[in-house]
Amino acid sequence: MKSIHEKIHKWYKTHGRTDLPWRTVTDPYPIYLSEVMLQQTQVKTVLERYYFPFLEAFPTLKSLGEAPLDAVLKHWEGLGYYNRAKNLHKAAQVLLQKGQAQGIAPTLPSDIDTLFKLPGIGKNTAHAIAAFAFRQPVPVMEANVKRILCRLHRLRTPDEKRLWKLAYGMVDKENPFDYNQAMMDIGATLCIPKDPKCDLCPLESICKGKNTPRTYPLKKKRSVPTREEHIMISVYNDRLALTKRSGKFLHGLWGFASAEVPLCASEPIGEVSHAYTHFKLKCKVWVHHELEPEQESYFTPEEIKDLAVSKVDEKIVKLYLDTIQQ
DNA sequence: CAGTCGTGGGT
DNA sequence: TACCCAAGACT
Repeated sequence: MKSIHEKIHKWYKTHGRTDLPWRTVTDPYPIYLSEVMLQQTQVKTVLERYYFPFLEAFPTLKSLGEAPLDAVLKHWEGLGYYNRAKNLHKAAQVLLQKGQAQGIAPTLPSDIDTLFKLPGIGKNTAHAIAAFAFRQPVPVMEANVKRILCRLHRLRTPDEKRLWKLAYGMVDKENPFDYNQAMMDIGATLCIPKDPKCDLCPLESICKGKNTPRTYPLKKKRSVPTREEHIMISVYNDRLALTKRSGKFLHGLWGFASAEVPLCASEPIGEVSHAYTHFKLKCKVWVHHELEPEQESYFTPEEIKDLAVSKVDEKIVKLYLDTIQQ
């Protein structure tokens, strides 16, 4: 009987996504970049819209560390979870400084514990970089592998410690690169949440959950409340007032601040809705024309295109432009 | 440790 | 439509 590692390997060579650009390079930096971009983000989005433009703008760890955060955020615009960009930039700065102290170009550490200490690199990303960039015999344990392990062992409520233990016990130490990539591909294309294709799965022979795969793992239900806000667009001389957001939410991006409803206001120009992970947002949008500049910075619509702006604020700008067109 | 942090794909 | 969920990290 063929070993499970052989089956996985054979499946990967035939059906794996072996041509993904971050799988055909050896430079740790683009591999690291891909791991961060892919956090909670589908391969398709990263591949078609973000990976190549970002690398073109910041081709090396050094160029990333030397770039202004605004430029990095602009290339992250629309990808979401902007703390990733902030932490990626911060990590590059830390490594750049470390390199300068030794008089060398910045490089990623290969040690998992050292990687783990860098901002934005958690346990899984540290393992992924170790396995993919440095070919270390360690498992990755992200959403795809997690779902596979839950089904293999019929676990309804995934316990992180147990899952890591199972992952370590299963990793192919002879070929950790192909093994880990294969596990993620199996999870992404076969062992999917709904209607998994068990008959095509190289793990079928060892899967305890194959009869009722959809019951592993148990899905959590979350309430999604709706928040209602009022947005006042301050306009002066055909320019819009935007401020740079601070705090954790959409940090570093430019946008419109939530405002109190002015008592003397006319009718709102419209409404904008946006769905976040934990709440839905409904914004009534108002316009206030100022006789003199009262905000810090105003931008023409053309200038706004050069700012990093979130999706809601993009919608608000569009609503404003559509309104003045008529 | 449960809540927070974006957006778009797929159904 | 409305919902689930995606190469998670941080607090």
